[in-house]
Amino acid sequence: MKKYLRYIRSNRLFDGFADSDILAVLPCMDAHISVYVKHAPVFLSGDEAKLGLVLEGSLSISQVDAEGDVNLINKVGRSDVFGATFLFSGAASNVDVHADARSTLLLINHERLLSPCRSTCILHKRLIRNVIRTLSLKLMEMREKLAVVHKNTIRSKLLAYFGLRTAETHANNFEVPFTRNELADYLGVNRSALSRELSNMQKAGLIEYSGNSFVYRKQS
Amino acid sequence: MKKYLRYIRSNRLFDGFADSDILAVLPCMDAHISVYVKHAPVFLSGDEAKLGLVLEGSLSISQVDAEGDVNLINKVGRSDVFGATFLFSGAASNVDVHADARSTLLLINHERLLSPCRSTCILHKRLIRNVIRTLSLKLMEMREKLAVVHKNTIRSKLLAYFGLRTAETHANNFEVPFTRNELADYLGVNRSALSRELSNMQKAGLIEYSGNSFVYRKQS
DNA sequence: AAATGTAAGTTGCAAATGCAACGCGCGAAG
DNA sequence: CTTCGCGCGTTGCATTTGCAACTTACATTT
Repeated sequence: MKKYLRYIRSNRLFDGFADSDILAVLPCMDAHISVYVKHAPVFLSGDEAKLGLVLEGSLSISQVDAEGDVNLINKVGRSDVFGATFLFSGAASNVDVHADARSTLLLINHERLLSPCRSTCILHKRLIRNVIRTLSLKLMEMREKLAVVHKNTIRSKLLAYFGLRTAETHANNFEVPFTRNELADYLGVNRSALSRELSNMQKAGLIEYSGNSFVYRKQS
Repeated sequence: MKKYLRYIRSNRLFDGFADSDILAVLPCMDAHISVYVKHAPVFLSGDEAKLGLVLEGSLSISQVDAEGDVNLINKVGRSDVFGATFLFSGAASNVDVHADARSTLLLINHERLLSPCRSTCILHKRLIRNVIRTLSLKLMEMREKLAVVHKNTIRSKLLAYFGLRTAETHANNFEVPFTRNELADYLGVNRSALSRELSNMQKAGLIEYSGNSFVYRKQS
């Protein structure tokens, strides 16, 4: 557990926690490490969700509709939490979570998360605040994603997405963490139409790209 | 305040609270009533958000992009909370909230929500759980909306939306709480194209509608 | 080297949609 | 009563997009 401590510490769930606090609290939450091989499901729609934190690898959160179309909601990587949505909603999952590659996960008993057995009151309070913050931020992220998907042309979706990515880093260049297929699923468009539009945008001088490295200079 | 108690009680924020508990807790949260006239902004994107509960009327939660396109995220009505997304996220609002009609709102000081001054420990714990549940459920709703908007034809968006509406009530008929313009903004499509597709679907026998009353028999 | 599989760019075509313009009905204001 | 504004259905047309098929590039296996 200790070798992964730095990844646990950097999640905002543990903002304000000393390493010793984390090590004290984790066993109270039944936290344990589990490894998933490439493409293995972590949990599926209809299952009871798991709550956890990515230590190594990455996970895809997606929905598959009746026609087989994939809605890639997002990916989570090292130090990100997953499954928080279903915390105490009492409902079954409405998403599929798969390991993109071999992944090491810290799984947490969510019943115990909100009332760890021996933690001091102050730590407990802090943890609760962090949970609420985490959920709030996830909601804001969802709204950002919704604003992207809501646009009605591929070009405007891409520009909105690129705008988000460049706003995050304050730089003009960024890496897209998706294959083209995944990017199409993320944006909800056809893959070949996406390829075509990316070509058009490069020809028009709006963007430059090579593989997953993009340059986008936002014009104000 | 007392005349509105039944609307406050029925929100899940106060699940497990007796009326006397609610009346005890509300002043600790600086809760006060405020009336907004038709079309008045409650708060706008970039502002600090407010947290509250609708007692009368209804609110539209929307985003407006740089091109002026409206993304109607949803409407909230009597007994619904709004603004919970921004609870402790520490971020400014990324949505606009307007009163659709003259609306009476119960505004709550969100700093004090999580640590009401005199509530007993057990009430406080319950409130916290309810806040977390509220956020979780909002996240699940957002994912449902995302699944609707993500579809790539107007017809499939409508069918997905109708599926949600009929699943809620277990009935075949339902009311759409939007004007056609608003429904188009909600789905992210052109209004006239929406009208056309609704006509086509009725001609094809998929749905029946008159005004905002719809009948949709889901075929399994 | 040959065979196989996967990611992704290209293209022709049909279908879906945005857009703009127009008409109708209805309720509110004059 | 008339006028005005608004919600909404309709339609023609240009654009966008999905779809399917083909191609290239690259990596892995045999």
